[in-house]
Amino acid sequence: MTTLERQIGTRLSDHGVRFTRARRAVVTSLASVDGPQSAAELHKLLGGGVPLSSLYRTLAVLEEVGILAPHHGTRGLTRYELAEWLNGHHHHLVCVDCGAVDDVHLSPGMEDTLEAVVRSVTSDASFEAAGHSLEIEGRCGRCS
Amino acid sequence: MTTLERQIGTRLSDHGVRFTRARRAVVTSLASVDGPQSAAELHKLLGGGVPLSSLYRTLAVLEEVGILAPHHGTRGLTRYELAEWLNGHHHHLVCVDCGAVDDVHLSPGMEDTLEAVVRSVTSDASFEAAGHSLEIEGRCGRCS
DNA sequence: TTCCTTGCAAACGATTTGCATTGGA
DNA sequence: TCCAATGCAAATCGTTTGCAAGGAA
Repeated sequence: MTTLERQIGTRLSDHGVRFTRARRAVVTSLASVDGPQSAAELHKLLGGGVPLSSLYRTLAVLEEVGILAPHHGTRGLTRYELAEWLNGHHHHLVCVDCGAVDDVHLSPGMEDTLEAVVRSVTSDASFEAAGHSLEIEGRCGRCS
Repeated sequence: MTTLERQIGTRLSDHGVRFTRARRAVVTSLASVDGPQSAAELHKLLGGGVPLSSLYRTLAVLEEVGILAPHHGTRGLTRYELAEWLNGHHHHLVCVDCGAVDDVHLSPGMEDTLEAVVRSVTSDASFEAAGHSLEIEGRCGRCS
C-alpha cells in the first residue's frame, strides 16, 4: 500500500465509494506513466483486463471525487491524469503530429510569473479564475 | 465585401477552393461572435440553413487551408475560431460551469513574459515548440 | 461545361446506459 | 449481508462518408 493508494483510499471512503480492483488498477497505471491517458489507452495498458464500459465508469467516478482530471485533446479524445493534489501542478506539451501529451513542471519562479500573467488578465474581467493550464504545441522528440 | 472576406477569399483561391455560400456564412458568423463555436452551435447560429454534415465538411476545409483553428473543450466537443492571422493571437477563459469559451488578448508586455516562460520550458527539452495557449479555467460572469 | 460542393442517409468511433450478476465493506 | 460495482449488449452522440444532384468558376 503506497502513500498514493492511501491518499486515494481515504478520499474514496470519504465519498462513500469503494476502492475496487479496477479503480486500483487505473490509478496505479496512471501513476506509472507520463502524461494523461484515454480510456482506450488505459484499456491497452491494463491488458484488456477491464472492459471499456467499466473503464469509462471508473474514470467518471474517479473524476467526480476529484482523483482524476480530464484533458480534452485532438480528435475528440478525453484523456485522464491524476489530479494536481496528487500529481502536482503542471502543464502540457502537446505534439501536433502524433497527439501525445507530456507533462512539464515549471520552476517556482516561472510558475509565479505565469500566475502574475493570469491575475493581470482576470483582475478586471467578470471572470473568477480557479486554475490555469499552459498548453505548448509543437513537435515531440519522436516525431521530429 | 469586407477586408476579412477579401483575405479569406484570396487564401481560398490560392488553395483552389471555392468561396461558397456556406463557407461565407460560417466565417461571417465566427467573426461576429466572441470565442470558438462548435458545429452544433454554428448550426443554430445559422438558423439551420446549413445541414450539419455540410457544416462539418465546411469546417474541415476551412481548417485545412488555415482559415480556422480548432479548440478541443469539455465533453469532447470541437469548437472552431478564426485562425490567429485573422483574429490575432489570444488565449481563452473557460467556464467550468457552462463550458463557454471567451477570448482574451494579452497586453504585449504580458505576452512577452508568457513567451519567455514557454522558451524556458522547451529550451532543454527535445520538443520543438510551435505555439502556445493559456487556458484559464473559472466561473464566467453569467454563472457566478 | 467541369469539377467542386452540397444534401441526404447510412456508417463510424467514442462514450453511455439498462439490467442481471458479482463483490467489497 | 446488502448495496455499490461490474460485464455485456444495445443505445447515444458527435462526426464522417458514399453517392447522386446542384452550383461556382
